[in-house]
Amino acid sequence: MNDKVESQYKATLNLPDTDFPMRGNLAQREPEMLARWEQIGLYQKIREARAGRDQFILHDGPPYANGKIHLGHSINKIVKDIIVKSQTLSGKDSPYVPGWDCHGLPIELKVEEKVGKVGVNVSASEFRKHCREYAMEQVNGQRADFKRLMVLGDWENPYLTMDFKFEADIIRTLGKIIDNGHLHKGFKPVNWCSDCGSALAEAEVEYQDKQSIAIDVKFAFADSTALLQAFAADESLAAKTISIVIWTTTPWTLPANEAVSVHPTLEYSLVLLKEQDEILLLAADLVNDAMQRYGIAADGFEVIATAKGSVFGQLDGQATAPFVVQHPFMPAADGGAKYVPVITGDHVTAESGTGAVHTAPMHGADDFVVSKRFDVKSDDMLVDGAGNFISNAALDALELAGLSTADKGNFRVLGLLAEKGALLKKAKITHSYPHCWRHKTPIIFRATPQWFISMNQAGLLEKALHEVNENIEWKPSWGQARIESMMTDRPDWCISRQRTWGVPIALFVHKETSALHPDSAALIEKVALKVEEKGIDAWFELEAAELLGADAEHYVKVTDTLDVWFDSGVSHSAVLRQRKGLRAPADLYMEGSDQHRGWFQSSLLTSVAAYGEAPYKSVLTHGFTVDSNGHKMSKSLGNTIEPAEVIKQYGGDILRWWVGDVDYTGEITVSQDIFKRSADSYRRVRNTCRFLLANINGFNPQTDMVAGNELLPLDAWMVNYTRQLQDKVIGYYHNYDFKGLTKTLMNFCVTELGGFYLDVIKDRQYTCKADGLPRRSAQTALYHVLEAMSRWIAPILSFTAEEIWSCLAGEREESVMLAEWYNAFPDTGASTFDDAFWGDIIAAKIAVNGVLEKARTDKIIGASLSAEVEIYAQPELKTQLEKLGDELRFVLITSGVQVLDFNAEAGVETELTGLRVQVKASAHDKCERCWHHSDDIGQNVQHPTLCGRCVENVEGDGEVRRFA
RNA sequence: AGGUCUGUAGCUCAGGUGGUUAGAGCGCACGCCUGAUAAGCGUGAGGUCGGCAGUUCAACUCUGCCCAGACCUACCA
Repeated sequence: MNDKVESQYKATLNLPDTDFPMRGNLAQREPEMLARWEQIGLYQKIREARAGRDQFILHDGPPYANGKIHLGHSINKIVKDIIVKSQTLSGKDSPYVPGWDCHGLPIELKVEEKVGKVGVNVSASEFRKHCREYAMEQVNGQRADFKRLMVLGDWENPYLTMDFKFEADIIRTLGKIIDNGHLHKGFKPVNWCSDCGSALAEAEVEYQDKQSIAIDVKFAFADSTALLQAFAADESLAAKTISIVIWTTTPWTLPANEAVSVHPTLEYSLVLLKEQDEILLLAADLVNDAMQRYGIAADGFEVIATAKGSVFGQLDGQATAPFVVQHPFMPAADGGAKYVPVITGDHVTAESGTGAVHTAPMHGADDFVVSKRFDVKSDDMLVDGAGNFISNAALDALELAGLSTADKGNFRVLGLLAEKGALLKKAKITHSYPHCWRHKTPIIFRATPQWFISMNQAGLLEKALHEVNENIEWKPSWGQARIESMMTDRPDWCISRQRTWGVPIALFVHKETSALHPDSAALIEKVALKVEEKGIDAWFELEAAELLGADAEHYVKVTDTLDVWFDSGVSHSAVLRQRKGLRAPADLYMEGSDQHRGWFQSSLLTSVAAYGEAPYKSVLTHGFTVDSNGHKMSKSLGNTIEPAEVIKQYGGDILRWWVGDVDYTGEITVSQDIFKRSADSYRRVRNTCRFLLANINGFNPQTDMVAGNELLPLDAWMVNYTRQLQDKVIGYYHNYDFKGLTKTLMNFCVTELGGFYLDVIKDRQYTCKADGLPRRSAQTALYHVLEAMSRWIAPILSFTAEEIWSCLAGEREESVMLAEWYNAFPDTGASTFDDAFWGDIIAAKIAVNGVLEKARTDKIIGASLSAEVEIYAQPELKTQLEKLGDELRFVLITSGVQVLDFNAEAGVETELTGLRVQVKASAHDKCERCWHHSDDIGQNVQHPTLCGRCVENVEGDGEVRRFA
């Protein structure tokens, strides 16, 4: 056993050799690759190379330009990049123009922290300038992080929703939507600060305890008889007054009352008050509480009937209310008694109060929505911007006009109720109430005029749903039902915001009639031209007279801004329809599943509204990251992992492999351990490629390539296997099923290559003559595998693919990203050594391995080459095994093989029926060079330690191999 | 609370139209090799298929309920 001394024959072997390092050192070397890509202008070169080809347009949904990127962003960009790169490999012209969403409240809040409030510390125009600068900084930061993910795109020319041209196109698209009749003006209740005199965003509202006056108020039914019938109660009670009782903490909203709401599935009772001789209607479950509150003893009342709230109407669709009640003090428009309907809504609960809710559509979001459905009047605003009751005939008469809702107005309402005998109870309560974060004063809900894109007035919703169901492919398929249900019950889209950092709703409306200026279409284009030149400030600085001339005195300039969803939503218009090389509709939009309510919808609605068609042909969604316990990742939980962290520790290709390895359409689990697993898998793929490269070192495809029909059958099998696998690979990419690909690739590396083919050909690679046919045949196969595989991994392991590419001999594009799928697989011709044959051989090898392992455990053998096997096979299998002749031993990696007739007594059983195997340690010496044990060692006096074939390989013409 | 989605070995995933001992790779354990060596080969141990009921001769696969989690129901994006 003096093997420890290195054999003098080692130098005669063709051992693997390559500069391709075992370890990627990705964190350091990927940036170098990126620099090279940038230096050679790779993205532009791809565009040039694919110019004129079929296009595949993946349109980027713009991330919001605020904050550091997180793993969700990484998944989003990497999935997109894998799609674009694989499409490019399929020969498509697939440009990728990244974008950013730049306007909106979150940026305003950040800028406020720095420079203070608009109108207080800075002017609006100064504030916008800061917003623009801030957004640009954010874009630059995120851009650098996105590029580091090895994502290829037009990073130097992204689209920003704050580009002047984009801002102008937003306005133009709004113009188109107006032309097509989808815009309407309406009201909507918003958080309103009387001190600011303006609307507040949710983020500007904070909750504090407030003391309010809670009251129970009676509304008397107009038709007692009908009500009693509906409740199946004794109609003889019809002479008594029946009142529905509401409970509210905002008495000042009562003048604006237009309805009373109940819940259709709650039980309501009619309660006879004996002493008062009247009947109250309230939720059955709250009767006792209420009676106690009103100070009525248990024997002072009696429940006379009970019915479900549904007697007042159902919840589905447009509805009418069968019953009306009289407003306690407000007169109708004609001065007579005012009646309001009792309606039904989901927002009603039986947790407190009376189960009947005072409904003032001008002062509550729920109230507004439910009123719309029942066609209840909802456009009569009685409170001005300062929080005081306006002056009109009714309010003047009630002595409410001019009073503040915060104090005097509130008290006057209480007085009115008491005068009319409608006040059942009055009490002070303390509750959590929204306050203005600046003034620290209670805010009110107040409906203000707003601009809406109507879902119905010009058939927008119907057309959009048609697109959803007929013309768009949703992946996963449940996306269709999801967006459909979200759209079906959506209200009109309120597109106006009372903000500073946003694109203006560039309209002029008539001072008296509120009508749009008749030349709006032309005016909008004029404004757009100005905005294109100077940005959105052009509108805010514009004097109406400049465009309207003398007409200006009759019109006011709208200063509302657009919902930022409108901005990003019209990217199909501002980007796809504007940029050279892009087009609408896009082939694909790909975002998180939250965008079914967001960008997918805003894009669809604006595109249908403006152009009558969907902006995309298909929509793909990804899920969200969760930690190993399935919980969402958040800073406060401390379970986040930064992409930068992963890249620093493992590298971009590991992060990309991880994205490629998981089911990104569902919840995506993230943990350190998972990235470690990804790194393990990556190393296996990397090392397989390294071994392939190391074995074709010096192989020149021009001169050394073996023709298909001359390949050894085993090598031909490998080539054909690879060719067939490529069809699967392309199929996986086509279906965006990257995990199918990574699993398949991994199995290929581990099972077919590592566990079989590469293991088997090592002997031939190392010991045969370097330039002989047997070795060149195998190298040819390896070369084809590498040509194919480097492309397969390119969309995912972009750095590694490029690295392999640069190690491969032969004429080739300067980057694998410019290449198309490998199509130079040789035709190996028909043969009896087909896939089925090799399937049998592999099954036999696995069976033999089992017996070898047993022998190894029993210390009979160590390395498999120290063994010889006798194989007892039933006829069919025996025929197959014999086809390989003596070369079967190379496939089994043993020093000797005898194939014999099946004999149930001989050898030991294997997992293959019809195959028994006897293993023994070879009695022969071990060849110093090839390590096979052989009986012909020492026959050559020059080489006393070599076997015959090694002598032939060292000194002669080289051994002949016919099969493997 | 509602709508949608997810839950198969420690991890990542396969498991048409229900049908024999539920699979793969990784990881792990053990062994081999030392001519892929911070590699490679082989063998093996791991699962009441989230839980409970039901339909059925038969359910991971169908139905219902429950549990856990995610996304959406914001003048946030």
